[in-house]
Amino acid sequence: MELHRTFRALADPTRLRLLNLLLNEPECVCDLAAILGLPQPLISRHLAYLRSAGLVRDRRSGTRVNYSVALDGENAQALAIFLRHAFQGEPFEEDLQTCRRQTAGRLVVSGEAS
Amino acid sequence: MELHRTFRALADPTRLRLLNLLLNEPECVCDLAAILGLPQPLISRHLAYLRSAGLVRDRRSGTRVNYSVALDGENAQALAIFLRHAFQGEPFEEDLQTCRRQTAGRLVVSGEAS
DNA sequence: GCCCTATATGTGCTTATGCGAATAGAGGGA
DNA sequence: TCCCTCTATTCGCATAAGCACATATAGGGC
Repeated sequence: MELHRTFRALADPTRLRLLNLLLNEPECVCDLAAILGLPQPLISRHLAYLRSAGLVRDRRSGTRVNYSVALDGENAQALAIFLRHAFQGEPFEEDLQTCRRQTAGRLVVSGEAS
Repeated sequence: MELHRTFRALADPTRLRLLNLLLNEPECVCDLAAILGLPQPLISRHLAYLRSAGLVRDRRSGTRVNYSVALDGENAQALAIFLRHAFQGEPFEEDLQTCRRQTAGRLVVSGEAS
């Protein structure tokens, strides 16, 4: 993958929000769509874009597909460090809050809490 | 500047080549155009793009305008580290070679060598 | 097989981007 | 002032991106 394509994959606010969430923990498409409040096809397309840039991985689990970041090499590690720095402030921290709220909600609904 | 705009500025091969050269040392527009073998208006436009993204600075000196990288803050430092990693291989190293050759040539022409 | 949920893709539209070519503007020397 | 060099901007066009909407595909439970 050429360098400018990596940056192009990062040059979109929605994709950055997705990476921010995935840098926290792997998520499936439907959860990501719910957290960001955006349509599922939009999320799916952006994830495909990130995947084709080699920034995330997908792994099917039943009907769901879990995505996780794929920043392994030496270069990718340097990029991950920059991203963690850059993902401070809004909307990134707010998205993580929403993620935690919705995870908690799902646990309650499915009876895993209380 | 929002994060995705920074990445958008980096999402172009010519702008990356320019940043690679400027990360080595400041250069004026005409030298950059000569090193990359690209039209001057094109270089000027890309530099304006990088400047509006806060990645480079310009400083007029006579009829020339010297550009230099502007990666000062903490985030920017993390980005600079990643870029130095990423600017290995082609065409970046080749551009640095061309830069050195042309600088040497200018010194000879202007009688500063031998 | 049928149905339901989750995910991916096709279509059409609007907007943004990158480029060449021409031109405008700025600065210095005679 | 005139001219020359260096730099920036405008215009027109071709291509790419992002989105909403509709639809196709995949997997699991019955």
